[in-house]
Amino acid sequence: MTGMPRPTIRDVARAAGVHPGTASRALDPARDGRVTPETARRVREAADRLGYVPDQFGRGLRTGRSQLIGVLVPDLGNPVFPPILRGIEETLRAAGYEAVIASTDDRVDRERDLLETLRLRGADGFIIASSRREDPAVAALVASTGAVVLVNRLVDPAVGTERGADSVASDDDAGVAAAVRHLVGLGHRTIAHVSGPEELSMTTVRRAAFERAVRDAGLDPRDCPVVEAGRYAAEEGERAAARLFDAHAPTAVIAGNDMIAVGCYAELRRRGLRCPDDVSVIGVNDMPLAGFLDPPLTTVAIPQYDIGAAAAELVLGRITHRDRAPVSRILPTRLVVRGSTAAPPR
Amino acid sequence: MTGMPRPTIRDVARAAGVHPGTASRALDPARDGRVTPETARRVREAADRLGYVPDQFGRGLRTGRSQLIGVLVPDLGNPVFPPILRGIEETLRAAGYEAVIASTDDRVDRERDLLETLRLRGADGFIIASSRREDPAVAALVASTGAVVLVNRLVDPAVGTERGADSVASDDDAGVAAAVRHLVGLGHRTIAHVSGPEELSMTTVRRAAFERAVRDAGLDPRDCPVVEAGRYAAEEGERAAARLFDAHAPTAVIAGNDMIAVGCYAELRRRGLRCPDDVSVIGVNDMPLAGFLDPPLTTVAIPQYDIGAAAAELVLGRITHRDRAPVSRILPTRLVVRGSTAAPPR
DNA sequence: ATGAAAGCGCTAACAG
DNA sequence: CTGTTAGCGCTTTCAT
Repeated sequence: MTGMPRPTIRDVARAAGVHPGTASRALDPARDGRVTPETARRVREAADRLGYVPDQFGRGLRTGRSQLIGVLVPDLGNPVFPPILRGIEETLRAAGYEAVIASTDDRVDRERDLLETLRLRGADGFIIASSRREDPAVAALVASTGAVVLVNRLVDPAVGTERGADSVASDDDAGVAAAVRHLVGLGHRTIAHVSGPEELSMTTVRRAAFERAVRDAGLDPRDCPVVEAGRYAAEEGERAAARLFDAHAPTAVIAGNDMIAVGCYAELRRRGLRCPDDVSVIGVNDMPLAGFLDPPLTTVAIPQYDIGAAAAELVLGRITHRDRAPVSRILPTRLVVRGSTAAPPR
Repeated sequence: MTGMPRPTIRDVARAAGVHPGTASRALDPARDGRVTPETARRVREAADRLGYVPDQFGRGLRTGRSQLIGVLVPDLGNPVFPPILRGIEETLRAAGYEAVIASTDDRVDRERDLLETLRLRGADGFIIASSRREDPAVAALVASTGAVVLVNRLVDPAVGTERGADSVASDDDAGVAAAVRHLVGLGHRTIAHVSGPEELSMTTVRRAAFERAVRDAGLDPRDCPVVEAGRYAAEEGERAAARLFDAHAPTAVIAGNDMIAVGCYAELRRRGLRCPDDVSVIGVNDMPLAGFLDPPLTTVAIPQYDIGAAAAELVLGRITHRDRAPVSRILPTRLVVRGSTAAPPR
């Protein structure tokens, strides 16, 4: 019932009539010509026939590599991350690697512990999407281990790319600018921003983009306030929106993400304001439910799957090219116009 | 900059003045008395001081165990899963195990491939939340590998507990029954169910619970139709709701989950029907956004984190007690009453 | 109760 | 180009 024991490299070598060492070389994709084509073929054929798959323990013990990539996200419940993880997962698996995913819950100590745990497990690289702006643990990791890819940390002008770490981000700057232009085109002159918590670099990027776009559009910055939500969550978005409307009367709001936008919806309803008739709202993410809200949410779509895939490619690339210069990739965003934006009331 | 190499058991043994074999025994939690208390103390102390953590490759090669648990979910984007994964992750990690999470995308072939991949990686156990009703790959896995926990597969009367597999589920039956009773208490007599796809066991359970509760409440089953959504997603919920209202005029709908409920909201709006004034709606899950919908969604809350934690406990338990009888755990659900339910129009 | 020794499966270094 | 050898770190016999 347990079936045959798994074939080892010895079995393959015996079947191919060569020595185990030779079989190992023949199966190594990086065998430039270190083995006769004929031998390679025989070994390959035997391996296929026996269904040989190298044992990860044996190989790991010998090479020190686990084929495991640690992936840190702040919060699986945030709808940006699942598609990113899918992109990571599939890309890694296609290369014979697996992702070990951990949620940091946005806590620095947890992140540090998790990084340590994964490092001890022998993770060959890390993809870090838990996006604090400053982070000694990450800096140390980059300095020591090497293969680290930062997701959505890239464009933070206050920090810049970590020394030696690759990074991937969406072009939030362009996305937020497009959102502002869309609103200005509709006739809005007073546009507020409900940002996420400022210690996340994502927040900094979006906020800076907002402020720049407002200036570029020739709006008066005093008419375009920014309030900060404590987390990227509907509850906090609602609280921040309440503070916003207590002090100002913007005709449009750009939310830090879709969850915060949902919080804004709730606060508008509470105040008897209608969206988009009284106040337009734009989110960021294009989460699955965005088109099903009432009204359907206009939002900046982020290429989540592609971000994940790119992050995986970068980390794999860095594993093989240890000391290549840091690479940054910025993926395009797209404004999805739905029903939550309209001309301001007159 | 790379720091000292990691201490091995030899280093610990040397520091404690014993043989490596002895050190290994001293550190083994299952050492009933196979080592002198004094020796154990010395070794433990040395290990702590050096920061010794056993190498997973060496141990794995020797013992054949990876301390990795494969976790299969159908779709990370479904908001039930993130909290379940958190529960799994934390419980496993506390026991020195890690979860390797994979999305099956609800495709049987993908599930089979992923199970194979994880098995070859030496996963010590599996938690399977990709909830097809019948599944040869899972059955085979249970037969061969042993440590398998099924999530949300338990109460399916058509299949029953897989031979030898432990299982965890929420008490959807009680939850759906409570939802029906809540509606009946408000005066509804015509209650429809928009179920998920019937090949998932979760669907079967909820549908059967609905039908039973309808009978128990003394309603006429002909007034309580069931229509099936193709996936647990808003789009499909909307389509199914359209079919429902083309053929029937229920005053209340119990949706297969919250996403489907959101789809029902959309279809009601399209028809100019108001919720809850014209039609009441109840979901299942209590996803994070449920309270922020308009109207706030009445829904059956599921103890997601606890489900994950229980699944992890069961799989760990089975790893140590290979041939214990299959265990099933059912966790309580709770009806969260919000604004989407009211008395029917008269 | 501890020491000694062997070996899990693999690949890198060296010899031929 | 291929065979040989050694050893990664650990646990588990076996012997003492």
